[in-house]
Amino acid sequence: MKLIVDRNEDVPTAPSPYQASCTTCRLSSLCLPLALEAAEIDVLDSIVQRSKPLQKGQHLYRESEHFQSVFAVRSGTLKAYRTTDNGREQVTGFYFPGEILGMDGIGNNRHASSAKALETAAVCEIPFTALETLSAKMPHLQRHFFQLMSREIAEDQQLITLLSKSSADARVAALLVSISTRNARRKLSSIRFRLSMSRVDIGNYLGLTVETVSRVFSRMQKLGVLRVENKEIEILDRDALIEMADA
Amino acid sequence: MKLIVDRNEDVPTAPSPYQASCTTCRLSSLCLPLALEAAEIDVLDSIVQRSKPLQKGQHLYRESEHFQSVFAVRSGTLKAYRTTDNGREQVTGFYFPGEILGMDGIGNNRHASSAKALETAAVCEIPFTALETLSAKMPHLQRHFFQLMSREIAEDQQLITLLSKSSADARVAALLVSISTRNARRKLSSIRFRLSMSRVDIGNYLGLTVETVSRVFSRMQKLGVLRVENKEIEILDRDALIEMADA
DNA sequence: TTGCCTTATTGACGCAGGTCAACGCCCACC
DNA sequence: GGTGGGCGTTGACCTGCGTCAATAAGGCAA
Repeated sequence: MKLIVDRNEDVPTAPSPYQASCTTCRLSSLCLPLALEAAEIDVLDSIVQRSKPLQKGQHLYRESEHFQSVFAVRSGTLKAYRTTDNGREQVTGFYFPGEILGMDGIGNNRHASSAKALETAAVCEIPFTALETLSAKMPHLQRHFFQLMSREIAEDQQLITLLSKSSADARVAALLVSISTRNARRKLSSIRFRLSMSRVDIGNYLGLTVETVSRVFSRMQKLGVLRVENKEIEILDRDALIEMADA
Repeated sequence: MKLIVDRNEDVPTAPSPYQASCTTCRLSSLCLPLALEAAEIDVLDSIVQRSKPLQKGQHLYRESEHFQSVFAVRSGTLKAYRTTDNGREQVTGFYFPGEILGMDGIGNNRHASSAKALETAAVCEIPFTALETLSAKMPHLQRHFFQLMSREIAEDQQLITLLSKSSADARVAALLVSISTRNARRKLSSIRFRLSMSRVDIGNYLGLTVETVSRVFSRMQKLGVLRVENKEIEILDRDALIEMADA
């Protein structure tokens, strides 16, 4: 069993200590090990590679690079983005601890997007060939991975729906609700949190300009739905926010 | 080996005769059998169910119904769509012969979208549990299905990029290029084809109103890029169209 | 602390595309 | 062969968000 525990003093503020194994990882209930037996988790654990954390701004992988692994976020946040033919950048997703990214690269063995750390972030690398071999032997794992990919599709479709017709208010509201819900899954506060991404990234993800995002925040604050202080967000009226998200 | 060959004279204009098996299906090079050995295809074939064609407007499955199978299009076209909380309909994709739909239902055992035939359409039903069992035994199949799902993710991300910032012209151009390319894969004309979907569906898919879609078609016709005659499309300047698609 | 640079906010203005309305066309069905 | 209803097109007008610009507020290095 590989146990690469590589403490790196460049990163004194790493939010959580290195996890030595999936078994002891507090995210195991959200991540790949979900639905696996204890013995199975140990096997999965044996293929997972843990390396030193990414610094803010550092890339995990880049678009069109050879695809080799998918990654599970252990701490921090990453954004995935692709570059259009005319050079524009499009953020396609934000990834929080316990979430898997890189699955869009399986299709033709190259990453379909780039992934960059929005803050210091630690990830587990899961070599895909090994995962495939293991999946064939462990039905639960195969099933779970199919499910993870399927959910990524369903979530992308939700974003498509959002981008297709919704107002600026609805888009921002939907993102905040999404982050709030995902925080809750991780037993963090669903009403107070820090946005790890910039307004530019938010706007880019939602198909809006920075200015519009900023205006929406101001408006929501004026309405008493949010309290915004730089990157700190407090949701004052979650129901109103959910209401706005599908309007 | 199941050979449900159920010729149905309600559908005299079915574009292709029933295919008795994956082995003889002319779409096998695009569909699931891709990358399988002859013997493996026979096994896959044994779980595939072929039923009578769907009539125009008929549903293949509906959102939130119990998920049981994915489907391969054999002839005709289908659209997938979801209904938002406030009742709006959002088209999330069009599916042509050789393409697989329904994968968004794997995630939580219910279909995340509905699928409806845009014209008379025949599909192959692939029960997912059987596909899983088979995948565990046939690495090629497992790999291929992972790839198909991954590509669906990558395509959705492309749509996200399109919806996020592109102009109405770019959106329509991109759809036409996509249809053209997919026709070419099926050895059909990439420059002359019939749109099986209505202007409403196109607009809905692209996040535009019918009026805008119509105006874009007129504009492109005026520019000599297209010839539009109702649902018949002729691409006169493919390069210009590609150019417009990422502007 | 100071200074610089990046990020965020706010205002004024313009435009792409939405909305509303009128009309033509196609074709399915008596 | 008429006629009704969906679908598509076109025009006139309106509005939400983008664009441009100016300013403020952090954050970080030295």
